[in-house]
Amino acid sequence: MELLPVRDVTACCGPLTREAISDENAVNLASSLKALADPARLRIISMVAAHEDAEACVCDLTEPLGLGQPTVSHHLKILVDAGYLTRSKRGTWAYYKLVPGALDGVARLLVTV
Amino acid sequence: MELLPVRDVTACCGPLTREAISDENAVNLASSLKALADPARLRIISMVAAHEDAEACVCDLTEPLGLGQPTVSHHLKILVDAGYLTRSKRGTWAYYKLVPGALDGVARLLVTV
DNA sequence: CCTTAACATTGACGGTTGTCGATATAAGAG
DNA sequence: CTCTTATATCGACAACCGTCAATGTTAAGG
Repeated sequence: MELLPVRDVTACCGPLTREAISDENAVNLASSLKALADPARLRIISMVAAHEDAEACVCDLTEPLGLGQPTVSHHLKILVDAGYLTRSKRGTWAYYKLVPGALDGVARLLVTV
Repeated sequence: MELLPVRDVTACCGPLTREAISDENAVNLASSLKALADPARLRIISMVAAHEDAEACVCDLTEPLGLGQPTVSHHLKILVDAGYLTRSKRGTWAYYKLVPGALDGVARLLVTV
């Protein structure tokens, strides 16, 4: 599944309940929401935000999540592809950070007020 | 999958990135998001909001969605179970309405500001 | 009653998803 | 160069999901 970065999704249109959403935009927004709609990925976002310097490597997440390293890397890739996280490699470690405004963008599409 | 109504999910905790989310809350929030993470269901929400009196019956949705009647009923049930829509039957028709504040509740959990 | 209309439910099918073990890649240490 | 460590990728498998055709349910009209 090819994912549109969140900023592209949110740039397109107004809130879901304020104007009728097009078929294409519905597909894109659904993809962005699907990337969030998993317990492990929500916890990853929360843990990255809570970690010092607001970034974390795979090794910081594996044990508290109770998941294998390949599984954590898999979830991180989905979040990066969707535009919620960035990845920067330093040495053998890969550090993940929140993309500022990404969550707010999708939240703004859901709000009715 | 048994679903917690959105209001119960949003009553539990603060924004995802402001405080670490618990495993249980992550499961519940993921379920609420999963109910939204489908193009047909996003369009249903948008179409119900846009319809006159902000309510619509199954027959209003089937043709514009391009889906069969059982499929539309299936999606509506998921949205009702998740707490986004209410169902009221009048005669042979079933009318669906948005639950006020439901979308805002889940949006508030995603926002970072 | 009987028919018709609107909707819900069931059962089935192909496609997707989350998880893991095994393996590949990349970079620092010695 | 070799070994170790951190991470990514691959292949497989069970579970889940969206869709439809067929059938069940409920209510209005004759």
